[in-house]
Formats: sequence, C-alpha cells, structure tokens
Amino acid sequence: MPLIPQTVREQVTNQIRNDLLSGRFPAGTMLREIELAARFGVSRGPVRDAFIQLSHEGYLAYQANRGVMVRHPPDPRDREFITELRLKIETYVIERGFEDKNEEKINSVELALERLKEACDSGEASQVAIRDIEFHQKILLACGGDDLVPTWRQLCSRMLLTYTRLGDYSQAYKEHVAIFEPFRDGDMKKTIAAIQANIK
Amino acid sequence: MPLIPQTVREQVTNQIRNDLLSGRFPAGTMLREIELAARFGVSRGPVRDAFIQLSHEGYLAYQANRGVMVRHPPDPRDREFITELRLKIETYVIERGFEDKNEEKINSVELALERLKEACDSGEASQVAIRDIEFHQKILLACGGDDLVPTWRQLCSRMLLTYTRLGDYSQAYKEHVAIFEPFRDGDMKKTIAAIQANIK
DNA sequence: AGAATGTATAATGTTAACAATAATTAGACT
DNA sequence: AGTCTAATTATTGTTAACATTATACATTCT
Repeated sequence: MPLIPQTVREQVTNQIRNDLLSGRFPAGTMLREIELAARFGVSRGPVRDAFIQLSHEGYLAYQANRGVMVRHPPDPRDREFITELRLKIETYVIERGFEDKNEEKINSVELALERLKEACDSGEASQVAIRDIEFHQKILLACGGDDLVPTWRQLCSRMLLTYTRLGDYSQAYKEHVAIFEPFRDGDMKKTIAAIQANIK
Repeated sequence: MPLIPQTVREQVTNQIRNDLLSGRFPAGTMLREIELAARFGVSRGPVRDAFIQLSHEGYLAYQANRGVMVRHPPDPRDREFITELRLKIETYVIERGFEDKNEEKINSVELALERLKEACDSGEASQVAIRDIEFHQKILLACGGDDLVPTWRQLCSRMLLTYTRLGDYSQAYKEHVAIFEPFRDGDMKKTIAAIQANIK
C-alpha cells in the first residue's frame, strides 16, 4: 500500500509499537535486540534504532549497557494533567492555523478517518489506538502544527498504553466523524468542541 | 569527571548538541554522518544513533534516505505558548512531588547549581544553556517528575536555539540561586514563584 | 536550446563480526 | 551455611564492509 516504501527501521518500529499497544509486552519486560531481530528476520541495527526511537516516544526506558524496558502507563494521578496538556496543544494549533488547511490536507484527514473506521470494524484495540492518534495528527499537520507534533505525540503515546474503550468502537468512530465534518466545513469552534468531547 | 563512564554515543550526542547550541551548525544545515564520524574519530553507528536521538529532542529534522537537517528555532508566535506549557509542567511536578525530595536529591540540585555558576563564569552561552536546563531538570527529578521530563525537555530544547541572554549571566545565576534556596528550605510557593520569574 | 535518460557519485540503510560490559554461575574459603 | 571471588555466559556497544537510495552530471534525442 505505501507509495513511499518504508525502511526496515520504520517497519520494525511500527511493529514493536503495535505489539506494545496490543499488550504483547507487559510493563517491566526487558526487550532483547537479538530476540526481536530474529523474529523480524533482520539484523540488530534497525531494532536498536527502533529502541532509541520508542524510548523517546515514551514507550520504553533505556539503560546504557542494559537494554530497554517496557514502561508502565502514566501514574493515574498524572493522566488528567497529561490529557489537559494534550488538549491545550490541539486547541492552540487549530486556533492558530485553521485557515492554513487546503483541499489536499482535508483529504488526508478524511483518509485517516477511513482508516480509523476500518480499525474500528476490525475490533483490534491496538489498531484503533494507532489510527485514532493518526487522525488527530493529520488534523494538526493540516493546521501547520508540525513544530508541536513531536511533543504532542509523546504526551499521547504513553496514554495509549491504557487504551481500553472496550467494545464500543462504533461510538469512537462517530466521535471522530463529529470532528471531521465541522473541520471540513470550516467551523473552527465546533471542531474544537468535538475534539474536547472526544478526548475528555 | 563522570563516575559512570559515558558510551561513545552519549559523548557524540552531547558534543553535537553543544555545537547546535553554540550556533556552529546554522538552521537548515544538512549534517553528514561521515563528516561528524570523522571529526570525532568514531564510526557512523553512534553518530547515527545521536541523530535519531537529537531528532526526537527537537533539534534535528530527519528525512529517510536523506539525512538530518538542523531545525529552525520555534516560530516567534509559538514561543509564548511553548513557554506557558513548560512552566505549567514544572509547576505541576513541583506541586505534586515537593515532599518527595530527600537530602541526596537536594544535593544533586545544588551540584547542578554549582555547574551553572561555572558556566556563567566561563561566559559560553551554549554551556550556560545546557547547565540551565540541567538545573531545572534536577529539580523536576527531585520531585519525582521522571515521567514528564522527556516531554518537558523537548519543549525546552528547541527554545534554547535562541538562547541569547547576552552578557548578563550573573543575573541568570542569581535567578537560579533564588530558586534553589526556597527549594532547599521547603518553601514550595517561593520556589514556584522564582521559577516563574526566571522563565518568563 | 531544452527535456529526457542514463551513468557516476555520494550519501544513508543494513548487515555481520568483533569488543566491551553486565549478569550469572561455580567454586574456594571462612 | 554463607559469602566473596573468578570464570562463564549473555547482552549491548562499536566497527567496517556491503547494499540501497537519492542526487548531480553528462549525454542523447527532439
């Protein structure tokens, strides 16, 4: 599917991230370069790169000469604060760049929405989580928020480790349709309100 | 000096970060793995790792098969917002974990303060910037804010690319003394107020 | 002249071997 | 039995060679 062929590193990173979100690697697990390299049929190099990247995304904790450990989800006490920060960033970016968006960018958001729908239909929680984030990211990028995306992503990522909107993925999908429609039609206030309702 | 010997990757990362903050690599510059590897007398591996890491810290922009480019400082319009987020995180962490700190952690903050003083005396802006951030980080860690430090760091890092409190480093040092003293003496409100005055 | 194509070059991506470090185990000593 | 030490093993850190990709340049065709 990808027009731009992914590098091995990207594929490995995506696969490990998916496994983390699926709960395949419980918190506290030590991840071994050799083990994962063997599973993916690649050398340790790209796996190593993925470890560094995922450490910075907040999923893994890196210790020199000792490897990486799967981090625990954020402390419950912190989750509300992190959500607040996340919402603050999304709101700021949208308010600042709502007019920057063009047809091409709106299409990319719509594409992300379709992918989210597929994920919801499949019923796989990890896929829903990944597509959910992707949808929001596309909106931020459409509003010229490239600069803040890495920080925003870091905030979201670890929160996903507790992503358990069990079952009701059709509701999740509807919430995102409610975001997309005013976004497409140029109603900034409704867009932000819908995002607020979705995240909280 | 380091009791824990650093890996080559850490040394390379620190050196490149220092060069970035010194303005040695202007925004837009493409960094070459081979060139830097040759300069440091190491192989491309650790340099590559450093590139990935510094990309996630916000200094560099990574493009597959094309290498890394030095990013521009944040848009002036965004700087106020980023500062607000940064302050929000510091305040939250301190309010949440002010009582967690023990003597050992207070000492590590004091050590960071001494290093900041040395940097201020030396007059090198990049060193002041690095030690400044280190001081704040030690405070956050002393208050058990490990979870939020990576995000916080990302927000600070790129802001540093415009760090130009030219000349008056003695003032910068004083501001940090004004943070440390109430911190050591257990006055949370004064600590936060001093941080606010320092960052704004 | 200008566009398209093919080739050469230089960079990153990937691999596998080797080095250094940390964890484990076995054994000697008290 | 317990504990310290030494050898072993497993794992990460680093390197250098090779593969692949992107860019620059020359060449050919219209």
